[in-house]
Amino acid sequence: MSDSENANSVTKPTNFIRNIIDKDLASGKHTAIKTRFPPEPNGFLHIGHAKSICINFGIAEDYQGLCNLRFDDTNPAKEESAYAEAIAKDVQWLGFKWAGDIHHSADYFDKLYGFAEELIEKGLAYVCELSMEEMRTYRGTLTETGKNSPFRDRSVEDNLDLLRKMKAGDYEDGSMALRAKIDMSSPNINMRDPVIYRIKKAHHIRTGDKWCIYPTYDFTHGISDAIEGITHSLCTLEFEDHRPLYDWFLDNISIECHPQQIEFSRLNLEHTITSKRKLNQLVVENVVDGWDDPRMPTISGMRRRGYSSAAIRDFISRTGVTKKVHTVEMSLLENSVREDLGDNAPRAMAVLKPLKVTISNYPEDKVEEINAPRHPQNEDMGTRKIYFSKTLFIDQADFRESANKKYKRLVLGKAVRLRNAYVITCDEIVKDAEGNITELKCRYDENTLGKNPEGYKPKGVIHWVSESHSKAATIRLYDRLFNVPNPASEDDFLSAVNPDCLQVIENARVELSLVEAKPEDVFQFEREGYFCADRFEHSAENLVFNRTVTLRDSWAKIEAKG
RNA sequence: UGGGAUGUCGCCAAGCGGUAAGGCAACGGGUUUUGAUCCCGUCAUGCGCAGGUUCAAAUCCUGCCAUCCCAGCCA
Repeated sequence: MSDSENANSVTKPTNFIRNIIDKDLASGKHTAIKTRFPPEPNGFLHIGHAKSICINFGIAEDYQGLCNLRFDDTNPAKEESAYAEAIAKDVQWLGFKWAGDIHHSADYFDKLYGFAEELIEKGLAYVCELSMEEMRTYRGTLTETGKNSPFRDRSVEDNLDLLRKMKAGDYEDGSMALRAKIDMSSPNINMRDPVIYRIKKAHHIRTGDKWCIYPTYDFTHGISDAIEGITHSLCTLEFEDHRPLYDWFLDNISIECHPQQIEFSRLNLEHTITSKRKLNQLVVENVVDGWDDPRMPTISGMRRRGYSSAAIRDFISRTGVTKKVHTVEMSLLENSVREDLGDNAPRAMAVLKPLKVTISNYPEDKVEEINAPRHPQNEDMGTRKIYFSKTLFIDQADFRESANKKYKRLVLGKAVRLRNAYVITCDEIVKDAEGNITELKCRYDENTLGKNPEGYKPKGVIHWVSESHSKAATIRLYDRLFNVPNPASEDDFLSAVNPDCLQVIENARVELSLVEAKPEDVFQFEREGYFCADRFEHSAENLVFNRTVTLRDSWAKIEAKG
């Protein structure tokens, strides 16, 4: 297979939405594609939104079309500017560019209001004074049809007059609402005269106090799409039942454009949650340290964890686009993250649980400078300096007094390779009064730097740092937030929180080169995993690294089997 | 029990009447100064079930079954 064919097969995803678009282009229905990503600025974006972002922006990109970022800000009671700002940043960080300026549903409030009056004039909308409870009763149930509101047959003049007074602020919140006149006996509850304007005397982040009536999502969304010339309005499955309403509005007002709404399934990920309410609960109850805690499935949390936007995009492309409700395994995400980091993260050595090692046959004051590659497979990444000296640290897990053949690390009386340095042999164990191992006395083989020893084979390779040429660091080991695959289905999802989702190591030792690390820099701490310098708390004076993901660990499997 | 959708390997997912792609996971094996990476191999006589149409069905038809969504003046 040639490179171009290979690239083609990798970068040409196919899914049912693209099939529809291909047909629309082939038939001449459209000559250019326009999509939109329409979040409500009422919270932080999470992995589920990332899917919608990738689909909407990704399709626009691939078809050389445009994608708008539009804040669906029709409910002033829930929305905040801070959320809008954070959302825009997250979209950019993920690597996407919206067309032109950011749009807002609120930008269309005047037009929307005009369309509402048009519906009234056509006898297709009316002001209803039923209370919310009454309206619920009149609506019927899933199996019983609803019945008409007593206010359904007001005259056009009365309706217009009432709506204008609503708009002028003459009535209290909830006292009346404008409804579309459709069909109270429809099997689709969304068509049973849905509310299209409600009174809310609230300050809006965009329009301030100009309005005291606000259009609902159903009325606003399709019209906003049409105003913006959206060709394909891509949303999640729960809006399937709303599509007839979406179409009804566009069919009954004076507007040319009629975008096609297409629904796809949400992204569900095992061992996590994407409910805004539940995520908020984690923050409020201090289960995590904020919305951007590295354990959170938010875009900002994953960023702080060390997931790159490329890895997130790759993961999402691997999950596909269908209408099937699915739950993706965490291993797929971790695979994307490892694949990205494996190529791009420079290597370094960090000892998480230090055990002192004295090289008895190494001169007291000698220090050797070694150029170690930043990446074993990619020379272009260059080298960094590491230092070998008489006193070193290795990890406690890399030594056993005695072990079977499967254990490929340091054992009393046996030899092991120190990564990028010499082969050492352990001669003696120093223990404290309680019998804890406090130090190892080893001897190095001076002919083993860059070459294999003669006459014997070291058992394995372990990482290390020099005592005098390493720094103390705080290392946070993150694990999955929940112990169960589907925490949302638990009676109490908080009881499924993994108690070991964070382990803080205060006195790890990291190689000297890591003082150069800048916040958000990623590394592979060899044999330990991928880590990133904390975006907010790391500095040259206070080294803080977050574990992004572990390395694949086949030893753990072998060890578990015994 | 109304309406809307969906059922292809443990998890995703192609397939669109011509005899089941691919990825992740798993399991073997090789290379390796990371138990990483990389490489090689194994992994659905089967497509929710039952009938039917056809030379030929995951793909068409009929009937079941299972799961998800909908009764906010939320989005």
